[in-house]
Amino acid sequence: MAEYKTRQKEILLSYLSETSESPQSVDDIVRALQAKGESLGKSTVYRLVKKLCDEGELKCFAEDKRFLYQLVNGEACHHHLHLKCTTCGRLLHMDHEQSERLIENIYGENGFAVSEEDTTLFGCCGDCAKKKRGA
Amino acid sequence: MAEYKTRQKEILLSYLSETSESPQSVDDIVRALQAKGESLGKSTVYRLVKKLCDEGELKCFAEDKRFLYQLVNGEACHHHLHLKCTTCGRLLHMDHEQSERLIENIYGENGFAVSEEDTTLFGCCGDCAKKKRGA
DNA sequence: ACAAAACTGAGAATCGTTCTCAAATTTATT
DNA sequence: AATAAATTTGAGAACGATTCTCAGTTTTGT
Repeated sequence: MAEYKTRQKEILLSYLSETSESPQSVDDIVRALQAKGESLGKSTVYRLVKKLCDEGELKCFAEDKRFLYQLVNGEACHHHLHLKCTTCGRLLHMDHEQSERLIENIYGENGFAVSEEDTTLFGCCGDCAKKKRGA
Repeated sequence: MAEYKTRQKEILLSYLSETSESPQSVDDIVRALQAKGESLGKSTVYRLVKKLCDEGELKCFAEDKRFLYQLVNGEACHHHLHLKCTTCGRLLHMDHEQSERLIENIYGENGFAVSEEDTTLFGCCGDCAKKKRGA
């Protein structure tokens, strides 16, 4: 007896999974759900989003002085680094072996232990680079 | 005729350089300067800090729903990645060659072009790891 | 000096986020 | 199915960081 299953939680998770390609602000979420006729109160969204972040289900990015949220695959995503395209917003998953190698390499050269959960590498993904070249 | 040299700018830069070990919030800055008797208005600090960020002189980190600022060495720091210790707050500078290698490696395996300016790796530095082991 | 351009700062306004608390929902127990 | 206890919800107030406004000041070029 510690956690109840509610309609709101399901609605939110389903929405986040639909939009997992691009990060959403709390306002985005509330507005989008309202438009669908399944409005959640913003207090509720803030609460749920915070819990999901603590549980590692959701990644949080600062942008324009507010925070955007994007679903990851929970536990599965704790074991590799993420690459975030600042052009299209997508979150790419690095290979587990590759992440490990990279982290070990940095540890060897700098004595610094990179945290996979806390680190995201920003840049431009291949697709967006291609589009830019085309344009 | 585009930019004036002012007392406020100098005061701020000098303070940021004194505190470049640990990131400062705008409030920290205003309060500290006030204590020294060289008070700057917060509007001014916000303005200057934003400009310095745009120019790449200052790095900005989100923490506790507000932003902290920390001086880097401008242009010189555009050519390597940074490691930020989440324990002591210090910002470490990766070697230029090492950064390049790492970035090329990621580009090769993922087709993803990491941006040195936008990326910071978070984790625990050697000194803090040592202290933790000791404790 | 003088004028034009840029900068400053006090306070108001804005906006994202958190808090409060009564009502609604969920779960466990009969 | 009815009841009670635990948890969750949401409207709105409160909060706090950041931005805006604008009159006054400072800096620079002439």
